[in-house]
Amino acid sequence: MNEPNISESEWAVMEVLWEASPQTASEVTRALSPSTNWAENTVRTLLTRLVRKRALKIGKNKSGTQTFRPSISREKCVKAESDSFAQRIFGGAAKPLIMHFAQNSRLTAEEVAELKRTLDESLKS
Amino acid sequence: MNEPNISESEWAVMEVLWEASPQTASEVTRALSPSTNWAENTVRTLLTRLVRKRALKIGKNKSGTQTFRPSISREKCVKAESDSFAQRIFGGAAKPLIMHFAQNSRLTAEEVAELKRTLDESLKS
DNA sequence: TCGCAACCACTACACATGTAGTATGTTTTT
DNA sequence: AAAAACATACTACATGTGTAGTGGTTGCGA
Repeated sequence: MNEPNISESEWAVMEVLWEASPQTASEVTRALSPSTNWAENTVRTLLTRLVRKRALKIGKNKSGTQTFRPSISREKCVKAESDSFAQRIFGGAAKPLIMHFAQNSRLTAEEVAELKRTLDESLKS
Repeated sequence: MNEPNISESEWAVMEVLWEASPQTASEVTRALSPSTNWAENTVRTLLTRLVRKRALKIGKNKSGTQTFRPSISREKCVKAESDSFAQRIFGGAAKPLIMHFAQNSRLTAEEVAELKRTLDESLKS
């Protein structure tokens, strides 16, 4: 059940499949190509590694071609990566982390208002 | 001037030296040993790699023993790691990132109050 | 039906990381 | 001075990552 470690390149592949799945290797390659320009074999390697890590499952479409779909939710992975980042850099303390991003991003008044509401909400649980 | 890539183990070493520096290899090892229990040679390897990456500078103490001190500030590194994390996982958008941590950490009322102040402050710049 | 494009399984290979061990010189201690 | 303790530079080696290339099948369009 532990979330696997997903590398940066692999994450790009996962994003494509979280967006829409199942997809074939060439579809994933095409979806990535504007940003990455990776050879299809590169994408295939990443897909294979993600299957080995149990982050993806293989299926087949009607023509018998392999398709890939996530076997873990984006939310779980985001949480795992976030926790590990928070731990590594901020010793697990959420407050300094949030302070950092609050101070280093130019947020709009709207965003600040929404974040304040979210913070208030977070207390009621 | 670009911040070097600092791995997880290396980060632990940097933290020790950001805490207090300069320190010798054995001092760093001792400082780490409660949490990591790494052999001194392991720490030396990390120190050497960090020097090669220009994250540390070598000096000598009065007895002629090598000492190490950071050549980049913790702040800069935290910012670099944070930016890269935000980019990788949240596409660079600060709001969803902060929302995530606000919702997934149990913050105290004090902390929420302080964060709200910080958010307000962030608008006035 | 034949060649070409799509598929797929393997293989490749350099650099990064985690985690030491060895060999060797230097300085303290008995 | 011989042994013990440090200090330094090298070397090692498995696993992870980025980024493909090769070679064999095969279905489909001309």
